[in-house]
Amino acid sequence: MKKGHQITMKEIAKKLGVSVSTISRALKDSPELHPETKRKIVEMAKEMNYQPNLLAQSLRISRSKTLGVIVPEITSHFFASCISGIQDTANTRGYNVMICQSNESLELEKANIRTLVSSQVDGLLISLSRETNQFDHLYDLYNREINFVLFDRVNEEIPVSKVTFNDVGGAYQVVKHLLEGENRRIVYVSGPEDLYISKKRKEGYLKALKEFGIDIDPTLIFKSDLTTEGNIEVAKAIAEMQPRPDAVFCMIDPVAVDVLTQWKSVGIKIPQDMALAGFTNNPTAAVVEPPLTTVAQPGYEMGKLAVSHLLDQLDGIASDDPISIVLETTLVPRKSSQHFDLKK
Amino acid sequence: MKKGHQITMKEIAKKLGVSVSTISRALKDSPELHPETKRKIVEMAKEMNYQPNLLAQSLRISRSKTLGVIVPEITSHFFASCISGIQDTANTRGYNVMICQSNESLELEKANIRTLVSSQVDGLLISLSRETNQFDHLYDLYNREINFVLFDRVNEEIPVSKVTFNDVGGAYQVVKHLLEGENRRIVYVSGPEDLYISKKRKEGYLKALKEFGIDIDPTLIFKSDLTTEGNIEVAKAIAEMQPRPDAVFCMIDPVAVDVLTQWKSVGIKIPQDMALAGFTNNPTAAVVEPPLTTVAQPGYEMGKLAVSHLLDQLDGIASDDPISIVLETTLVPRKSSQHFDLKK
DNA sequence: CTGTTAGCGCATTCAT
DNA sequence: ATGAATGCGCTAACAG
Repeated sequence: MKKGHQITMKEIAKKLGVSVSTISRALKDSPELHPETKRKIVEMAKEMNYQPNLLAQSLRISRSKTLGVIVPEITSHFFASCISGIQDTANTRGYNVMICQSNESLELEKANIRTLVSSQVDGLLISLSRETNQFDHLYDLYNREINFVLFDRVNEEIPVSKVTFNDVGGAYQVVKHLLEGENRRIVYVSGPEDLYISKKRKEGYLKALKEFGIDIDPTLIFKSDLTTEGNIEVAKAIAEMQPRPDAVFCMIDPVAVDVLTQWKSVGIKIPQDMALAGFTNNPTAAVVEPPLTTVAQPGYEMGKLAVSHLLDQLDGIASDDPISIVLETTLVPRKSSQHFDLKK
Repeated sequence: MKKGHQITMKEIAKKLGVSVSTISRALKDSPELHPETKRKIVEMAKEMNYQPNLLAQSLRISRSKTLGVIVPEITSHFFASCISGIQDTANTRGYNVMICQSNESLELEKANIRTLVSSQVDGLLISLSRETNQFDHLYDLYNREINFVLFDRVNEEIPVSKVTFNDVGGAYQVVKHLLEGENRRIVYVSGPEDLYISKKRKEGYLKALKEFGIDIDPTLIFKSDLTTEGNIEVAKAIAEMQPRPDAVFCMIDPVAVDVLTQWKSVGIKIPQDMALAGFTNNPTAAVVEPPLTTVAQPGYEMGKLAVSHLLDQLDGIASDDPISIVLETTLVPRKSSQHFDLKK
């Protein structure tokens, strides 16, 4: 184990024969200091390659200039984009970021919160796990007056700021698109019921159907546990329906991709046999064959906005009153939804 | 701005009428303490929801139990997998992780190192940016005796531990696979010359050709700047070759995907017209049409190994002498390379 | 068994 | 304009 010794103010002070407080003042450019002393100190600090000890600094001023981020999983492209946006923005505003993943587990989510709080982060950005159907840990943060902002996977009850997409609108957009393509019997493949986005997208689906005067058919609503196996089961079940639906709208792209793959393997052709659409616009959506119609969610933007608002609160620029930021999504029409179009 | 006040040992001490050190001892289960006192303290701590201040603790013991990670970009699935492996392993061993992305910029890489060192991380895990062709900042770490391990994008000269893939072997595997498929004129699309993996994969390519007694044809070696535009240019250039090569091996999957997309748009069929292969086994590789032959690199494993070794060094389990861990890759043959197979 | 003391590195108040 | 003293929250050596 190496030493890894770091230069401290004390050492500079000794070398220059001045007191530590003088060093401190010089390094933060205090005005009440002789310019010459200041110059010498700054020079020496650079020469000795002095780097301030952020831990000590944080302890002293009771602010760590560090934020905590919790996402369900880093390997998801969407969340990685969010993190990227958070990271970039936080850094330019002088903050560091500690990232954790909950691996979709409530227990890990709680544990992550504990360590981040122990690490004295100044605030938290949280996207809830799929398992999170109980929110004591968040109310606890709230009661302890720890700043946090929820994004994407939020809970509606908790009185904190949230950044979400217009999930209802996005689902509405894509289902409307399918309806305009003259599809009538449209399946919705949902996820677990507790999942915020699953509920919201269903709302959008229902809204579009209603607007087109189509009766809700509960047999057209499927539920996947979002594992590949679960998705494949749903794909099989849909394929066996008599008659087959015109189109299938999946809650998220990975589901649609799994469905597509399963159908390909049994000779079902998209979009000739059925139209298909997803949600999120993952990189895979663009490259599958046929390219998948989906709804784009700007993750980088979401991260940026979420962290900006949190920092505004921390810096006293924004009030602590919770606000709700809703980002619009964009329909990305691709070949997979040209079911009836092709028949013409 | 909220207060976010945290309970300290002092407050517990006052409440219980004992000294702070007694609290400290009780909370770390010191044996030399009256069981009853200990019980009372632990109980009270729980009741008051005490969370230790990790900053203070770190400052005191001069170890932060935090690691720094620098990757070129989080949104890359491969690096996200590495991070995931690092995160999981570090957490189970009681360490936190601070993640930074260099955005493929040398300057940001340096800045990241500075802040992480200032944050008193106990060690660093670094994957170099594409721009990094100069290594003073790493030698500086070395000279300051700060523990770090390089992974994937490494520099060979620096005397620190490294975790890499057998890039030569992986490229050899895939080119051999192409050769066994009777392809003879095989193109290699490389990246920037400074890039470690670009060089290594070229070595494997050349090795396979040599083994099959095929003369090196420099006109078959292309170079892309790895942007989509660059990749498309290369795709066009290859398409215009007379006669066309039998197969194309791209340094990384995204290049292969871009090439494939470009070719599709001009009616070139894969694998009928040419075989195509990539490297990394990104999620996209499996879902493009045709599925892309590639070489799988277990990123999660790499992260796990890199961090395990670093922690072993920090904990004194492993010596500080640099070692080199080389992970084997796995050929993933898919349809895109069945060029001559199909002709049979 | 437990309290007192000292100090990690830094910023700030109070002196001078 | 600068130094000395204090304390952020915690641990550990020393002293009983």
